[in-house]
Amino acid sequence: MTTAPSGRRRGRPVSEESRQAVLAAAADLLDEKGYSRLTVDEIARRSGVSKATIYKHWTGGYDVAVAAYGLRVTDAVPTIQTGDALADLTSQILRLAAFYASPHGKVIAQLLAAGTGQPRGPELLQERFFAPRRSATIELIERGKADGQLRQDVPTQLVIDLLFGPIVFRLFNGEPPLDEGAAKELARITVASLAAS
Amino acid sequence: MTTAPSGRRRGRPVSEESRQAVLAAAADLLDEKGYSRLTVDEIARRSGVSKATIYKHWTGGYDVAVAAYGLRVTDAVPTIQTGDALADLTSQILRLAAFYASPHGKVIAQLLAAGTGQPRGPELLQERFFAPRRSATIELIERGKADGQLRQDVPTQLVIDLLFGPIVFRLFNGEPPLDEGAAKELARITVASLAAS
Amino acid sequence: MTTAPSGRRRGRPVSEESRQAVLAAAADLLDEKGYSRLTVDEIARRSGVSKATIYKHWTGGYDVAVAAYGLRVTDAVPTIQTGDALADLTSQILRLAAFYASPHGKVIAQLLAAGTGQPRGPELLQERFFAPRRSATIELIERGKADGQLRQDVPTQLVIDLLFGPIVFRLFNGEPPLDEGAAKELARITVASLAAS
Amino acid sequence: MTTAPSGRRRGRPVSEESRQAVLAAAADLLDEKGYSRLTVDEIARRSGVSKATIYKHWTGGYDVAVAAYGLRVTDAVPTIQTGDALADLTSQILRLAAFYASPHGKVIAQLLAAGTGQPRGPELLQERFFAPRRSATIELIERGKADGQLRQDVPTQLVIDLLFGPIVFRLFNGEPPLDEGAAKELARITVASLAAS
DNA sequence: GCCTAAGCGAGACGGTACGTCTCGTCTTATC
DNA sequence: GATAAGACGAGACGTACCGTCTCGCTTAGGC
Repeated sequence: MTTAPSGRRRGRPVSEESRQAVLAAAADLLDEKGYSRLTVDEIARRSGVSKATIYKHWTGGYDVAVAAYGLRVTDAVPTIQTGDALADLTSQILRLAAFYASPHGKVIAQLLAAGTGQPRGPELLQERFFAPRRSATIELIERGKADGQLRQDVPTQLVIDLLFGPIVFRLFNGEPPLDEGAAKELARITVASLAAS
Repeated sequence: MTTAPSGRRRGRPVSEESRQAVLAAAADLLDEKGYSRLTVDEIARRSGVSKATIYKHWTGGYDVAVAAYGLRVTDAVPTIQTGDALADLTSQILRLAAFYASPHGKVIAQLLAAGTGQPRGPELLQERFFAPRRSATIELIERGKADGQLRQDVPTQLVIDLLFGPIVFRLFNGEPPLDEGAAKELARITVASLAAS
Repeated sequence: MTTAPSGRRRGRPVSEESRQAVLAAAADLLDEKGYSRLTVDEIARRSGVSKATIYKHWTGGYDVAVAAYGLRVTDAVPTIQTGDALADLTSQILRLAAFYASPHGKVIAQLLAAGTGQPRGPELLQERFFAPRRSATIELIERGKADGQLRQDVPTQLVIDLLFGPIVFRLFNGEPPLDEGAAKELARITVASLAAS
Repeated sequence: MTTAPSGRRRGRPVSEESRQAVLAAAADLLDEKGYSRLTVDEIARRSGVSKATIYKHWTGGYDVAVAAYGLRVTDAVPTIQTGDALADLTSQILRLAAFYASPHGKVIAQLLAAGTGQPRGPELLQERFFAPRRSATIELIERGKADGQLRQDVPTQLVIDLLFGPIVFRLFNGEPPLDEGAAKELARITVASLAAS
């Protein structure tokens, strides 16, 4: 077919290197001092990328933080499909609980939290945090329903709330994070309550 | 001069009036603009109480905000015991979901969230938001277990996570808050999964 | 009499110390690097006074610079009155020329220059630079006219222009500054042209 | 081979068109907003010439501005020689005063002023603003001396200072610019003070 | 009629100052 | 002795401009 319309724009190309440096610096700083002490000035200083460039790519510090940490979660908790929907969901719950129980969990909590008081916070969280795994999870659930492993009378969004809500809740309610035993117990109960009778 | 006849100490007494004015101003501001745009300067301006006094009574803006809003959730979602544990838990889930879907709920969410990045945040949250209802809820669950209405093989804390986690989850994941129908569906499923077979 | 209306306001008083530190730091920086490389950030850094305080007292860097250097000129070239108007004017011309020929002269030139492109530049210059010496100089001229030493048919402002204009001109026209001999020659001619015949 | 026969080098020739566009845009912007609000970015935007090209031809914004405006003053205040030195000098004073009182005069003042804080500022000013008229003015003065119209005991440079200093002074001291009456009065006095007795 | 070079517009980049904002502390006079 | 008033040091915010640096395109000689 004909030539590609262009592919290449005029002018100096955007530096992928800078983008990566900013995200890496932001993720490191989040791990070191948490979101509430994260500043754009320091991201710029540490990454060697100028503030102007940061503000050209992202709308502000929160945007950078979510982008930086979103990758981390997506990497740490990939969706795996083996064909057995119940087993796959259980596996995902356990891996997510383990990640949230790690020091990273506290940062996640802060990011989820800060989103509620941010102009485009909820959208950003959706896009960067939940969306990457959400569609795979939905597919998993739909397959389970089709297989006859999962009840078909519960809306898919509600299934997600039931499975992952308790894990997120632990980030905020002041109780210690779920240990492995509790996570298994939790997974057992929620998956069972959604399994076809 | 001469000694004060009563237990009155020398000097101007601490003003309970000031304390009330600060809490009222802070609560109003939270309702108007949310936690992220709350400033101590503005609380001082609106309440007519000086910043120095505020910092004498509280450790900072977060402390004031939690103190000011703490009662709201406790008042709005009291624990009711009718004797029927399952019905009481269901009722509480619905009332909590309704509250979190209201404008006040959004403020509470921001306070829960911000707590994760505050020095004494988790303790404050425990004290002001969760503790007041926690013991009553635990009692409710224990009674349900004793009655034979609830399964006895699930730790009480896990029951709490399962019941309330999905509601809190919705505050942060960018999906619209639970409407009444979804809340009922949610309550039906979670309570059923915890009911004795 | 009666009681002073107040004199003292409530609240922490303005820190005269800070004001002095800012002016001293600004004057030093002007001497070191000139006006075009003067920054408010560095004034704040060197003086130990915060930027917010600087912007509370002055409208910006230009304002600070003029205030800081205005004092210097006024101190360096005081108006002296001995009773002999012609001699006093001559003396003032010579002292002003000497000051403008020193390294300070270059800074003065930059400040005069920058004023033309500044919102309230001309007013600031009037107030801080010229006004302190202007009234004394006017008085000198008026006295000279009354004494019969100076021509009475030349408006006082024009006298000022004629006496001081040539000195200021040398700051901008790229020629070397007036040496002492040239300054004396200049003073001789201008004063003579304004002396009563 | 070796030497190119003509001045023509290989490759695309420098665009005279671009050079003109930059100067035109800069002159327009100077008229519209003055030197202090002139930016290289805007010159590039308005002229359609890239910043890289501008920095290839000139050292910076000041250089462009001086180049763009240099001709104006030379055109506006040409040196005229009728043979009567005193009349010619008077005429030149009046025309210069009128020009400095016009809107263009304010821009010139800013450029003169800004030059004191620029790396090659003084040289540029000499070249573009003063040199073109300086030699003609000197010639005028020398002729006046030879004719016996002007005193011979005053160095020529000092004559220039005396004649033009007061006019330039008015640009910077915050007083309103010289109106025609004041300019005539000024010219009368200065020329008289330099005329042979 | 290619080939090679230089000049060009576009525009992203690191750097750095701007003027504003909020925090938590402090120093007064007042009650 | 606790307040209100409010100035202060610290330091982050998001914007603006600077001068430099790639890019892909254009315009010419040289072959």
